[in-house]
Amino acid sequence: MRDFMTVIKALADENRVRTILALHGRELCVCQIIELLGLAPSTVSKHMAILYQARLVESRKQGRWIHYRLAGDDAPAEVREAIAWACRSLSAAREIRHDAARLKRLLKLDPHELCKNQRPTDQREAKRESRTRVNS
Amino acid sequence: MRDFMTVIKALADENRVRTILALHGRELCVCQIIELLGLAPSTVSKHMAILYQARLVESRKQGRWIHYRLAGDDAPAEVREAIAWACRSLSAAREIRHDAARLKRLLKLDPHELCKNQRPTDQREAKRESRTRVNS
DNA sequence: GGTATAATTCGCCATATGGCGAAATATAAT
DNA sequence: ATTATATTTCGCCATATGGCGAATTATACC
Repeated sequence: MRDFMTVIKALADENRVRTILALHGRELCVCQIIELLGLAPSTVSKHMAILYQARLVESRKQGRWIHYRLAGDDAPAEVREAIAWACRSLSAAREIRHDAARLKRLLKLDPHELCKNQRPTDQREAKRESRTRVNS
Repeated sequence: MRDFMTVIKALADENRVRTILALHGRELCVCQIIELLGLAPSTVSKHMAILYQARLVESRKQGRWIHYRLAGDDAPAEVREAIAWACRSLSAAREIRHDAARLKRLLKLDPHELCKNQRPTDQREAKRESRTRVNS
């Protein structure tokens, strides 16, 4: 029961469901998910931790990048069924098809470029930050 | 997507999931669900409204009693699949089997008796209540 | 009609959840 | 070694959610 509730609660958020469907058939690194959802890195990280704890996703670390993928055959039946149910129910949904289209474009970009664009852009902010780092 | 999220969120509470499994294969009236979950009538009513809105359950009014049952074949596929998934994943769970055992005993009681037992028992409270009602 | 009662709705409170930015961590690049 | 950077962790805030009791509603019983 506890495991089941963990899975359901993990799915009970639209951004996490969108992530699950985006991971259907491919791996994504965190910065790509950040770009897709348009959320802060810390927020996405929290979401991924919840999906990971529910065993809905697995991860692979490659240098500084962390790649997430859907759970495989080693996952519990209830988890695999949950994923199958979500994909079956939603693959035709407007929002999901929109995500799929954006992802298609997104995947053509070099992840390095994505990350660069995601870094804080404000000049003064950047300077203040580096000064702070030097002073401390 | 919206419908799907409504279904998931409806399932994202342990008491509501217990209710869904209790309704597997039978109808229950609200006072029986109240007894099973051990929650206040107002709380159970809110839970049932959420399940109803998600189309996971249907209801039938018979006098003052309202009977709830699981959604039938007229419900959307995603809803029927959600119910099937929950029942498949949980029918062997400890908590659910415990509920099933309690239900078995509960169903032998006359619902009238259940409701009677659920009424406020405190004497003074009862008196104050009726006085209030008279005064107003 | 008036009273009893099964269930719902309303108003409130405590806790859970999702969001962000700042700081920390770990790895690559210089 | 030092700096840059991809991700996570932490601390905080606003809103959502689940709980209850009181009041309301709708139906049955006198």
